Amino acid sequence: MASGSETEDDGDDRGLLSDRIRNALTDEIATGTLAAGAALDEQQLADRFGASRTPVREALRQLAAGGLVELRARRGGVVARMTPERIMEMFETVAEIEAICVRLATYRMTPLERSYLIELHDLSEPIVETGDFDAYDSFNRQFHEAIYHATHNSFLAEQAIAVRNRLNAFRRTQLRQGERLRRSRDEHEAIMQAIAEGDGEMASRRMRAHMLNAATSLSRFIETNKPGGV
Amino acid sequence: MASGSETEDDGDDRGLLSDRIRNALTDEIATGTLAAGAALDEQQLADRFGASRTPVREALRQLAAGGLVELRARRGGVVARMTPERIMEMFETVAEIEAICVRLATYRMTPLERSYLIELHDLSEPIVETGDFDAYDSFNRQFHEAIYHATHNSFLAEQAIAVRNRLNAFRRTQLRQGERLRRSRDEHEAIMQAIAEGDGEMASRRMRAHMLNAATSLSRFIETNKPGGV
DNA sequence: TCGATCGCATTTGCATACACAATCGATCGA
DNA sequence: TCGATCGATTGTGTATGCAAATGCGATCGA
Repeated sequence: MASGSETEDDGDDRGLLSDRIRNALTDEIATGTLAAGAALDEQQLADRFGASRTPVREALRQLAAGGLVELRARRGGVVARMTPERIMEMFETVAEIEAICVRLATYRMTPLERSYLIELHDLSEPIVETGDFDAYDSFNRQFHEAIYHATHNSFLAEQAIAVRNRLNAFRRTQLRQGERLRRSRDEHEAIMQAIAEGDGEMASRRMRAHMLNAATSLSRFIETNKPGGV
Repeated sequence: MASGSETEDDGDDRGLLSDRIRNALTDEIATGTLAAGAALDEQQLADRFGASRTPVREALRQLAAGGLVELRARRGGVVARMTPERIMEMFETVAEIEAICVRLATYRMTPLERSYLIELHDLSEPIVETGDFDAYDSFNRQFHEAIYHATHNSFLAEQAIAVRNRLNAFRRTQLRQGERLRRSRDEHEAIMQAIAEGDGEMASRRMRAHMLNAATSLSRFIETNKPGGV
């Protein structure tokens, strides 16, 4: 569902140059290639992408509007620097929004959507077995987006995806512990059960706990690897 | 609080031209001067603001990132056209987010914040008496933003304000019925009571109902004034 | 030796110029 | 008369150039 059409995909050579640069920068920030706090020189980026400053500027403006970079007037831009406190705030926000989504989804999803979600969830079992982090990450994204979709509120779904993506950009230093994978799936299992019973409130509470568990794990990780300054 | 400092305000002549244009366009969209679906010609806007196309383009990109305008590649931009369904989706989303905020705020607000909110609420009584819609609108904004702030989650507060602003841009054709003003304050009263009792869940439910009531009123208004095409 | 001020280099912000894509109208064909 | 194709026009997308502002370094003064 995410990538299908060839005429208007996000990557290759077609489409607007500024959009390509924006996507590239988004990826680089998300993957950590561009570290938080890194200075973003327009001319330098323009050279790297073989373009002029104009599309680079437009890309930076869009990223700034999305919150990924901070743009101080006449002083250039830097990759948005996140404090642990702010990251936790973002996690809490995502948790609450996800809780909303799963509650609404529970009450509104069609049998077809329910079936798709169950199938998706079942497919995650072998992934956990093999311990493939990237595969699980991909599944996890699908799982949650399926829930967004099932709210039958496309605006809410867009908001959820936007916030989640924004958080994702700082989740690279993520916990890669096999234990968390299993626990994540168990929590999904509990959520699925609440959905099956039609108990939106319980699904909501469990989803919130699920997200906050992930946040707590990350919190410990941050505390452990806390650097001196920067 | 909105307009005070002279050195870095949002309006006059200082600051970036692109930002001023962005703010101006935001206002014009919010007030309806620029109707939904209106074409946004870059050169034309540049002439109107006495600038070149460059800052206009940057402003448009930022607005597009915020969802206020739709930008189709090489086909120019139009003010985001909202269907009644989408507006209702936005209302529901705002209602849910506000419900989150008031629940968290109930559990986390400081005595000072509680006192401020009570004072704010008390001040709304004479406004309702006089029936000053603009004054009530201003108060209402303060009231809700005070709640956002009291969540002690600045990211969530930013999200709430952003979504609310985005919806505000299409609330100009708003219900101007004195009845709704009184009912709105009564609903605030009920929310305040739940907050006073420390019952975040009840405050949350009442806030959701409060927002959905406003949405329902608007829905009736839309149905009544539904135009043919456009 | 430490601080402040002046000047320079770098970089952003804006304007202008050019190329290409999309739309609209006209002409040709059926 | 209706449809399709081709061309002109409009407008976006990108590149380049210029001016102003910021930050830094050096020099001068205390």
